[in-house]
Amino acid sequence: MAARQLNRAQIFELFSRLAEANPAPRTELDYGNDYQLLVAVVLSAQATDAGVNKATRGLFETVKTPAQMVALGEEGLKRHIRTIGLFNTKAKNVIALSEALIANHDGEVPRDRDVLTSLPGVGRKTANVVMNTAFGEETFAVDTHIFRVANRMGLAPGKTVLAVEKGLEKRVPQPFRRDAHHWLILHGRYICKARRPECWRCPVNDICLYRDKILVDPKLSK
DNA sequence: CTCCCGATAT
DNA sequence: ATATCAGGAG
Repeated sequence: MAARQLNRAQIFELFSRLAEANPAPRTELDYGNDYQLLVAVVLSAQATDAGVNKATRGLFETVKTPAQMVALGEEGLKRHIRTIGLFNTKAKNVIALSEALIANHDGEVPRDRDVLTSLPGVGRKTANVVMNTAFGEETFAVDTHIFRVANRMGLAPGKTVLAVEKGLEKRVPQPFRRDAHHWLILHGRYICKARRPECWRCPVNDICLYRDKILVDPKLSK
């Protein structure tokens, strides 16, 4: 009873269309250097990119290095990120993470997924984002959107985020591997949404294996 | 598995 | 009112 899966030709066609619609996909988190990217991704857990950007706009004006973050302090940081969910643990983690970068990594963001994962508040998904976006590695950062989209489409079905990541690793072909996770997250955010997927305007709805497609805009029929 | 946790869309 | 948002740690 293996889950239904797309074949190689369908997967290639799927990414060809997503790539055509958005040739140069980019993260929607705002940042000015690798350290700020790392902080922004840690803050983005269970929060919207728009909400994180609103909080980091002021923060990143003065804080561009781990040392500046440590100088700001946990309470100072909280004043900037109070509007983001989970802000207490995030503030604690960002300070501890910044201290670890100074103590063990010369204040630089390490280009190593296992080392990144050892930092406070940095799990596999955050490490994969940094490896891909800061260093150009072909990693697949499986967040809530990609987990949902990969399962719905039959692109990389899996019961855990790690299983989906391994599936993508195995099945996504060149030349799409570098930007695949960006296309999938944007697709999940704006079209293949959790609550009301807008399948009627999805560019790959003829390939997708999702059983509950909504092929007509509900707003057009009332 | 539970907890963390405010803003936003529906 | 409730589900959801670029998850991670205990």
